[in-house]
Amino acid sequence: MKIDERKQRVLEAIIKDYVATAEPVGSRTIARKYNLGVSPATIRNEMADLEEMGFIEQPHTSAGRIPSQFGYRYYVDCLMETYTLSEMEENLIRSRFLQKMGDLEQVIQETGKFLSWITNYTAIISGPGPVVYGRFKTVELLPLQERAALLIVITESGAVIHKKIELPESVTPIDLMRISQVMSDKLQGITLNELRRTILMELYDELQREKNLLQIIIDLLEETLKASEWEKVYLGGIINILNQPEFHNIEKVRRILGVLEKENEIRELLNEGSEEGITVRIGGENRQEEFQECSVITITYEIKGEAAGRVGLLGPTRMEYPRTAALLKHAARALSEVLRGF
Amino acid sequence: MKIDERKQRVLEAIIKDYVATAEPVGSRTIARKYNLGVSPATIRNEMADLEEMGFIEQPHTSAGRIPSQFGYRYYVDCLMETYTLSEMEENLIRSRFLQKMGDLEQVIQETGKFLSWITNYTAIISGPGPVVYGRFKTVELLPLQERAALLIVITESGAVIHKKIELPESVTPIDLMRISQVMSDKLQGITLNELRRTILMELYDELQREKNLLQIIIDLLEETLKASEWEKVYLGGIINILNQPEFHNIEKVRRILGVLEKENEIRELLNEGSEEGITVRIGGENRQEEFQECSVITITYEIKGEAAGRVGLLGPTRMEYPRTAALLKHAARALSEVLRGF
DNA sequence: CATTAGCACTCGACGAACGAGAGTGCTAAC
DNA sequence: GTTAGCACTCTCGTTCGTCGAGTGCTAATG
Repeated sequence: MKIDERKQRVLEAIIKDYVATAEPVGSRTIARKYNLGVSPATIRNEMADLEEMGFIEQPHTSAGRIPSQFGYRYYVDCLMETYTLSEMEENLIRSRFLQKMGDLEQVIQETGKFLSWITNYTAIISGPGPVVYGRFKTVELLPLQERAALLIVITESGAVIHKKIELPESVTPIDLMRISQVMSDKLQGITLNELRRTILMELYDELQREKNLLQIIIDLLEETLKASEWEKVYLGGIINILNQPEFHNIEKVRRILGVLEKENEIRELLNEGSEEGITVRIGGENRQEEFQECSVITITYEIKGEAAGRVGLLGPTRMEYPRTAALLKHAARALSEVLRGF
Repeated sequence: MKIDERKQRVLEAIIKDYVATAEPVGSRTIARKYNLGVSPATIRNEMADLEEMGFIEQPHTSAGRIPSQFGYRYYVDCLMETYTLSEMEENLIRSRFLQKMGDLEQVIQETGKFLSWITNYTAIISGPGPVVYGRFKTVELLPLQERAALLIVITESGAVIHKKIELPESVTPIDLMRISQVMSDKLQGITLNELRRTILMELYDELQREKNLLQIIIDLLEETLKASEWEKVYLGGIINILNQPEFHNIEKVRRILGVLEKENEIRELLNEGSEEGITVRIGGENRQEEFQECSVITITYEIKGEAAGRVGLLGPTRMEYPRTAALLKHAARALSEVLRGF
């Protein structure tokens, strides 16, 4: 779809104004505020064309125009120039991420809070999958009660994963210790990803006698490490939804919050367009019908160079795309930087 | 404050009706629906008295009456008969808590979801403080990077508490191992509560050389174990707030959600009346001014007979006190029962 | 031929007016 | 002490008219 220079400028003006005011914008306003050098009448003609092409729409006759979903898409893809963070914004991000934020979970939650605070949208973040925890350091099996033990995996990066497991009757604490010992020895230094491979064979050899138990433990280990288990999701600034005039309607808010209460939905929201870079999903591009009036920008963050999880911002379709995207990018980079030390 | 039998019945009728309908209730309604055997006119007289005494109020002349906060308080304290769960409710609770719910965190979250679902209010729960984790089993210090180590505490009940700590420069892995060793030996079998006592002295003796480091570690241990750190709080059914007609106003919702986003506030909400049994806080009895129109019922749950955390329900002052309290009691008991196995 | 001024027209927002309905308080009768 | 009767009050929903913003069309303009 080709549109000429002036139409572009009109469209851009409409979007900018609507993003700022949340009110339908009329020809007069554009002529006044964005000096395109033409009269309202001309702009009206352009608007009529833009509407016919599907970039903008009219809530009702004799109202101004608002951008359509398609219009936003065009804007995001073709029109929008990259936003340069203000010095203050840069500083805010920098100083925020220089501060101590505690352990991994806290860092992630703080990032969410920060992003929601600075953008006024709602932040959604998925915690890192286990993939990125790095290499095994120790594996321990501590006897608990009669037939239960605690499986503790510690990785070189300092992540601790623990899970209570049930044992088949016939295991003594001594056995457990032996198994721990052997597993620690064998698994030390390999990555969790490599677990499935030949190492297992070695283990089997070593622990012929406890084959059964070992099988159980390995299964459990794998299960425990499965991504879905570990990709917890976090929310920041739910309230911000209520700040948007388009959501001053309880019914809409309820439906959106309803979705946000379900971890899976959020995960989907985050991962759907899971390319490497930044993803912008506008209105109906979201699978959830509750989010027809929302846009979601997401981006991947890394731990030690490997994609770890995603962080995103959820706002109305009338979103400050350039600024939000820029902030998100910078924050993701800063987050990855902080997590390098983990 | 003494009020006669009939006034009580009128008050009770007003409360019941208002709780059910959320509409001011008039004399005619009471006469019709709750057969007190007197005419509306008589009831009107009683209502005038009740109003003068502060139990009920009038939103405006020529509206019906609604219970005042004081009225609810009187109702909860003196009038309300205990609610017997329906068979279905009993079954729901039973079957819910018989199911596997995974680890501690999951159990707690599921409890919250369940309670919010069955009551239509918002559930708030604090996770168990460290107090209940029982006795030390092992204490480990694993070297991570140059000047960082991982402190891992495992208790006999299988809880794992871990925290990354920073070291003063001068510590070798060997030292760390020695310290771990000694600490494990000395601390094994004592409860976390006893930590502060004489044991520390022994430790100091044993580890003269590492006095400095030990001090740091002990401090850290204490800090890490401090209740506030560990008492994570969970929310269930935030949306339910939106279902209440009194919160169909965005501004109110925003203020309430604003508070609910702050962990500390929730903790306060839960712990303020931290007697053993059930606590009901009505409207202004909550310290937060945002909760003037809310009531909170909380109760303690236990792990192995020791108070562990609190679980509560947050709803409008117009709350179904008897039913909510009964459900909460039963759920807390069931929860404690499930947690016995932890 | 693109642009623009002018103008009639449309539609929602807002406020005033108004009647209906619910509920009260008071008085007087039972 | 209780109740019927009644005037009074206040809210809520409806209707109606006005206002203003904004459009689309037409004809004039450079």
